[in-house]
This record gives sequence, structure tokens and C-alpha cells, in this order.
Amino acid sequence: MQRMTSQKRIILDFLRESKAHPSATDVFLSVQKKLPQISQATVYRILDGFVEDKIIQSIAGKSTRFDGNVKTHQHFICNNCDTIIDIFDKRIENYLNNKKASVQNGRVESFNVDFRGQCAKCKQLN
Amino acid sequence: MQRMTSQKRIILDFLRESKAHPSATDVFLSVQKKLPQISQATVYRILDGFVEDKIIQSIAGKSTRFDGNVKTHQHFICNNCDTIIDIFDKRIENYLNNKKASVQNGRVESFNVDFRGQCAKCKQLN
DNA sequence: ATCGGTGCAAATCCTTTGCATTTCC
DNA sequence: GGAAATGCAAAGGATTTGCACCGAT
Repeated sequence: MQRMTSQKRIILDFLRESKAHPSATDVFLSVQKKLPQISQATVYRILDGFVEDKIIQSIAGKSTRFDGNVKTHQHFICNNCDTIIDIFDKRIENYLNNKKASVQNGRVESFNVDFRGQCAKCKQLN
Repeated sequence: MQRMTSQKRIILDFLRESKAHPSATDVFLSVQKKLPQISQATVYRILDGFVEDKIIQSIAGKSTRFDGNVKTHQHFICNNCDTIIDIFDKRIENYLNNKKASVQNGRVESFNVDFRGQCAKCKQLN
């Protein structure tokens, strides 16, 4: 990721504004409105580059989701509708930061916490 | 998952004995030795069923991995070689169990913690 | 005997890659 | 101008699905 392009700028803006934790296809569909000729391949390449450069983060799951907020936080993922909601819990962060020290002689670089269940909306419907 | 079959029995035995956190293909290749005619589709269906019944758990990542141990524990995932190592930290478990109570009015059913970095082997090679 | 489970092959979804063309610095 | 990034189309890999047959209860 050495050169700035309109594609990158628009994708990054979109991710920073979104709280929906979009998938690659969500990003593609949204960016397509501003850049009709953009291709999925470009979106994937840009997203991968941003993740590698730690400008955004990816959330593993059935399909990968992306988050423009790289400050440490946690996620709640709805098992029913796949909505992802941010959780900010400093104590979890502080606690796990202290755990990073040693895992079987390896080097721990990051940690990830997510909760799963039913979101408020889906809970109501059941 | 109502009927017990040799396929299910063999897959479950394999997962309970393995500490490698195998992928669906790993399971397929291993089970194929005992049941040469088994198909990938069957493996996927059985694994999905086991996860749904909470007999095993799945670990999200580039490709899904499976774990025959459903007792709460954490994972360390090597960014370099994809090895997954179990971590048993009661304090993390206890701490997060208390967090489950309320997330934005939803219902939290489970949580997941994983650490990432370089495992001992890969750390040496760099 | 029933109907859930399996095998097979095709389909689908997500993601990556090769290559010619465009665009940033 | 030259390397890096993009678009397109094709390939790849993982997972799912339709359907006929098989086998556990």
C-alpha cells in the first residue's frame, strides 16, 4: 500500500463512518455507487492491504467482516442475524494485555474477544 | 442428528482424540482411512450437526477448524503456521462469565477468546 | 417399513490470481 | 517514465444442495 488512490480513500472513508462491520461484498456494493467501475478484486486487495497495515481490522466468521476502528474493543455477534455490535470494556482489555506475556514460549501479538447470542431485536422476535 | 451412524461415531472419536483442531478437510482425510467411501458432504453435515448440538465447537478463521473439547477454554493461533494451541485460564473464564449478563439488552450465550502471534516453533525460525 | 442419513455430482459463495491497461509520484 | 494499482475474467477453495439410494430404529 504505497500509493493513495481514490478507491482506497473511498473505501477507508466508508469503513470509518460505518458501524455495521460490513463484509467485502457490502463494501463493494457501497463503493460501487461512487465508483461504478470498481471491481471486487480491487476491494479485496485494498481490504487485505489495510488489514496488513493495521489501518482496519478483520473479524473472522462465516464470511470475513471489516471494522474501521482499530482501537482495542470487543464484539457481540448475533447468532441469528449476524449483526455485530461493538463493546468497549477497558477491564477486559487491561486484563488480557497482562496475559499476552507468555503462551508456551511463543510471542503473543494480539487478542480477540467476542460474545455471541441473540441481539435485542432477535430476542424480541422469539 | 437423531440416529447414530458409523460415520458420526468415527468423526466424533477422531475429534475427541485430536488436539490439532482439524479443518473439515483434515477430518475428511482422516476418516477416509477407515471409511473409504465417505464423502466431504457427509463430513460437513455431521460437523455442522455436532456444532449445533454443542457436542463440538468450531473455531472461525481463514477456514473453519473444529475442537472436540467443549469445555470453556481459549486458543492461541499462530499467524504464521495456523497451529492452534489450547489455553486454560480459569480467571479469564470467570471474568467473562460475569460479563455475559447484559449486552445492549440482548442475550449473551457464549464468549470466545483467542490470542494471536507466533508460536514457539515459528518464533525460532525468525 | 419408515424416514433420517449418506454418497455423488453439481452448484454456490467467497476469495484469489494472471494479465493487459491505467494512474500515481 | 516506471512501479504500483486497477479492472476484468477466469480459477480456486470451501461449503452447500438436490436427489436417489442406504441403513438405523
